[in-house]
Amino acid sequence: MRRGREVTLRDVAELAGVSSRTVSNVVNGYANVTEHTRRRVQEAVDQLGYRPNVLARNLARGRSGQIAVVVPYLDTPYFSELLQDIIRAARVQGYNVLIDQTDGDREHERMLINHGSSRLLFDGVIFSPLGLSQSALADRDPNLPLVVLGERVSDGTFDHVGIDDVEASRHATEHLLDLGRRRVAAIGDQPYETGEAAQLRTRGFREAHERRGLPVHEDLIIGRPRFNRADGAEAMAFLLDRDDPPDAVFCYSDLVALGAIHTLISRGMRVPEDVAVIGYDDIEDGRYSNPTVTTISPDKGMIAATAVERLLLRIGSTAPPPGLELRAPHRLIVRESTAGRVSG
Amino acid sequence: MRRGREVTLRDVAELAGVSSRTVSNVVNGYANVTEHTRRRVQEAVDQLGYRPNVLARNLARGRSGQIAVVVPYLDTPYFSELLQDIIRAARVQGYNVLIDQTDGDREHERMLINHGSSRLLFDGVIFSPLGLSQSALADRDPNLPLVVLGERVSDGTFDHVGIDDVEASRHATEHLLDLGRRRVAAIGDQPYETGEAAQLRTRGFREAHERRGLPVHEDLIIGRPRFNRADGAEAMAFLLDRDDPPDAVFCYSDLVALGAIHTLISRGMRVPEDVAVIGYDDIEDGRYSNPTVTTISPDKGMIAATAVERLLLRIGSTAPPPGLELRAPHRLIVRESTAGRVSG
DNA sequence: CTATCCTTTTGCAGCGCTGCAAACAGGATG
DNA sequence: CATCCTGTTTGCAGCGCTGCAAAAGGATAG
Repeated sequence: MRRGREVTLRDVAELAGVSSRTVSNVVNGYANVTEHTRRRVQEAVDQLGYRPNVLARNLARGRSGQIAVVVPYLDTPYFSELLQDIIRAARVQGYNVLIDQTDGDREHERMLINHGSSRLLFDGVIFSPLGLSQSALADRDPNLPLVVLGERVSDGTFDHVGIDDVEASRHATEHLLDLGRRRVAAIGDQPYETGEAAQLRTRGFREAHERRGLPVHEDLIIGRPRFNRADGAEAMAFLLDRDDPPDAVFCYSDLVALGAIHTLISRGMRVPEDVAVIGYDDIEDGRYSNPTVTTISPDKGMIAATAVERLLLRIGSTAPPPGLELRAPHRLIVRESTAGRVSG
Repeated sequence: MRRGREVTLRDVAELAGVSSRTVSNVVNGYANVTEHTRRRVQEAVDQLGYRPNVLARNLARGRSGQIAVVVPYLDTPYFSELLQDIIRAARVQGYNVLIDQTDGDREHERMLINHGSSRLLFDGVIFSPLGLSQSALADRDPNLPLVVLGERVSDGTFDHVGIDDVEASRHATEHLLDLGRRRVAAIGDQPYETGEAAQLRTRGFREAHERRGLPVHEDLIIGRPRFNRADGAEAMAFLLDRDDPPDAVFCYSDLVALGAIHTLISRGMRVPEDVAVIGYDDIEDGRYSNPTVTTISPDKGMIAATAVERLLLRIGSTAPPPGLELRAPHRLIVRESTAGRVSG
């Protein structure tokens, strides 16, 4: 243990000739300190190179100054892009971010929304669940401030931040229909228990058909347990092996879209000429892939900022505020996978 | 502040009829506790639902139980994939991971390897620097355990974990030469001050030519400040605008390769027929792109495990161990971007 | 039956900070 | 000149845990 007798508040106080409490006040920027005292203390701080011991501070304050962000998979681009924004937003507020990945494990998810195995490691959680079931949410520690992203609409005890999945999916599907495609598939549907968001997207998919007065091809709605490349590639292969393959696909994530495109290309089909593909999330990969991927782009910066803001509000208040349903904006970004190559 | 009078060690002690110190011993699994006592205490723990307060524990122990992992950009797939493995490895050892991104900012990097602005937030740092200069490393806090990944070979005061960049790059280049390519470009060279790893890769590039008795085309070595898609795309465009473009490209990262491929395809060229492309890092994107990307695959799991292991060793020892240079294995993975499509 | 040794348990101090409330100015007011 | 007030500074207790060293048992030996 490298404990070289670090500089403490008391040391500074002694040098500056004031009480340690006053030094604390200066360091924390509290009001009601005369300019004269402040300067004296500041000099002593600089001279000794004092740096507060966060552990002690947090213990005394009764909070850890950290929030946990829980995602299923860290290497999923959507999550890492979002994470980046969350870390920035938290840092501005003086909060550190602890990252946890659940690998989609239900039990792990459940443990984390109950403060993990120890107290005070983090003051609140931003949770992007994969298979978070209703029951897990039900018996969670109600005192742990929680903000949920993406899946699972709020039950009133926590905030939920996301885009309007139904509307976004309707836009995506309408885009395909408006290109003249009539056999549009959907890849990514899930049962309610694990995928509320997926269900909302399927609903948007249906609404688009309704609005255009066109029939939904029920057999082209493909369920998928995860939203990754492998799932997209497999589902696409499954669709192509049918008698009557689709001429367009609405994928519930960009990764699924990239996987689907991979299958299409390797089977010698052209995207978008033979099959148009649209994704969801607007991850960077889709901007450089061949072809580039048309997608629904959620405002990630807004989602991150809103999530952090709401979480800190919860952490700071005695009586928990009501659970809100918060919507970030989204845009449809048209790229080659539906519009074709613009120039040679 | 939601301080609902949490269960403490003392509460458990009272219920179990022992001293709080004994409860602590049981909770921490120390030896020398009779089975009888252990059971009694455990029952009390379960009954009250006691969970240790990590903050208090860490303060008393004088360490935070957290390590910081510092990367330039979190949304770079290579880093997020590596991070995933680091988090797993750390968790096994009871350590939490605090993540920080520097956005490549030198000042930020310097601050972090000096413990940030406060003490005891983390016990050690795993650092994947981008532009970490020699001087920043020189005046760092020598008491903060440090393990560096990728860039910048150890100066003896910290450990460095990585693959053998020279050898790996030689393999990559030899692969291209052995395919019969004779105008091989390299994208990603950097000056020493910011890119020691880049220089090693360039050296490997040269060595490959030497070994095959072929001349290096110096004008085909393209410097790039970063290793992302945009840089790869631009550099490729620059190369194609030349009178005598290359017939193969060794890219210093998979992202660069994906960017380069993007430019090639959008200009109507065929990969690998017209230009073969090889990357570096083996990120997931390259396994599903069109074409899939031949690459150097570093053993990320091994790198992560080694880094965590060495760091914890440093944290745990009074006298800092000597700074080691540690090598993880790597493999050449041949895919479509050099070998062409295998089947229709 | 006492001395010795080892194992198990205990008590206390203290990690370094902040919350709280009291103490202490130094004016303004009557 | 006493009283009240506002703004500033201080002292103390304590956050919940662990390190340390001493105390208490229990077993074994003399």
